[in-house]
Amino acid sequence: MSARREEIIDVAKAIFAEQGVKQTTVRQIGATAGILSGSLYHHFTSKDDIVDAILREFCDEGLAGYRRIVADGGDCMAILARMTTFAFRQVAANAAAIVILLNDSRELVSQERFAYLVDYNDEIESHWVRTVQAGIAAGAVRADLDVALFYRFARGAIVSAIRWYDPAGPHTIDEIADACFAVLSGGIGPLSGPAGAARGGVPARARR
Amino acid sequence: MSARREEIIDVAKAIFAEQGVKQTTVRQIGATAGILSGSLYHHFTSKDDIVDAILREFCDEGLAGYRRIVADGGDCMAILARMTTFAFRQVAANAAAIVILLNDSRELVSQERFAYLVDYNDEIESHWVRTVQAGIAAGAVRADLDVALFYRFARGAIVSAIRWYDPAGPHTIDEIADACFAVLSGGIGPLSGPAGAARGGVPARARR
DNA sequence: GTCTATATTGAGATAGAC
DNA sequence: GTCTATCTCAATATAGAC
Repeated sequence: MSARREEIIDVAKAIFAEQGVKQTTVRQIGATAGILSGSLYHHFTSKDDIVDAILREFCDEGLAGYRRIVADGGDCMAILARMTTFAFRQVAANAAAIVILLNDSRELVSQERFAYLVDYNDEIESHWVRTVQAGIAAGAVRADLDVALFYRFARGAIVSAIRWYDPAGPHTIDEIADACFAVLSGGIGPLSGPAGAARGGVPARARR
Repeated sequence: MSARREEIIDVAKAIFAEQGVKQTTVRQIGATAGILSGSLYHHFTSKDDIVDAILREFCDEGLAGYRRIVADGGDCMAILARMTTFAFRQVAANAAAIVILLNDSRELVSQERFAYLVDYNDEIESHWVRTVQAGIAAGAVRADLDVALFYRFARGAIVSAIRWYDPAGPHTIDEIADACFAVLSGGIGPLSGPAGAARGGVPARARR
């Protein structure tokens, strides 16, 4: 709401993304925002309150994004490709939230204040799982795939990018997403044709 | 060396795996080991010293394991399947080290004491990368694969299992490894035959 | 090798002046 | 809305007796 509050949140995001929550002190946040640590407590009731603001915004955006993707429709592979790209973009654009979820999620979820994180994870997983199941029903995905495990592998591959993705590196985040989706959808075998067309209609944008 | 020291390390491993290093106090380690926190300092010079002992053992075992796997030979897909299984077994058997590397690696590596972690990561990556490159040369892996990215996706998918793998769950760790390798090698498309034989000789053990 | 007792430090948070 | 000043607590680590 308040502009000052938003500024402080942005400062905290940058430092959290770099160092993690625990390694960041309220004094450091204050100093970077140009005030003393005590003054932060005029805008927030606690350090966790800042974390909460960051995560709530992230979850709201994430849920909206996934709902839009599934609502836009298309075949299984097209939806999965868009989900993959969206998830990698989240990693690139919301580094703080991803780092927090990765490092501190367990601890946070034990507070009822952060219970919404469980709902968030559940809904995201259900979008992935339902999409893949629809793919199995349509014959675009092999029927013996363990869908729940597949989701965990995909999520791990994507979210872990937070530890190595470099915006100044050789690949854009969308290129990385395409490369990842190519592996998830077609594997690394030589029979994965360059257009992926033989395996279920991966759209051209997902290939290079 | 000392049996008491090993006991304390085992205690620390269990608690670190559960809570992470930062959330674990030396008092807690001492209490679980049956002594007071101060007495720990007869066996270790610092808390980091315990972490170091855990990570050194992990790295030694990991390097030995990977070297054995590549030395044992076979075609690209066979080696990758064994690496995948080995890596998942590491996750299951060395939860503490994996959690530490995942959460605290950045911070640790900035101390020269933990510089060996960089060497460890470099060597593991080179084993994966060389194996996949050999696969490309042999025609078992598609030539347009970005090998470095593939390694990052694979590592992310595997290591992230530390957050969800449950020894009491429905799958053994080897089953999970097989399911992951099936995705990495053949993707999720319907053309991935059940034996994977059409794509480069995935050994039968990697399938179910 | 472990205990008692405590030094030391660092962090989150608060009270009240301005 | 920010500052000064400080409280409080928890954690690592140390000193010296047993």
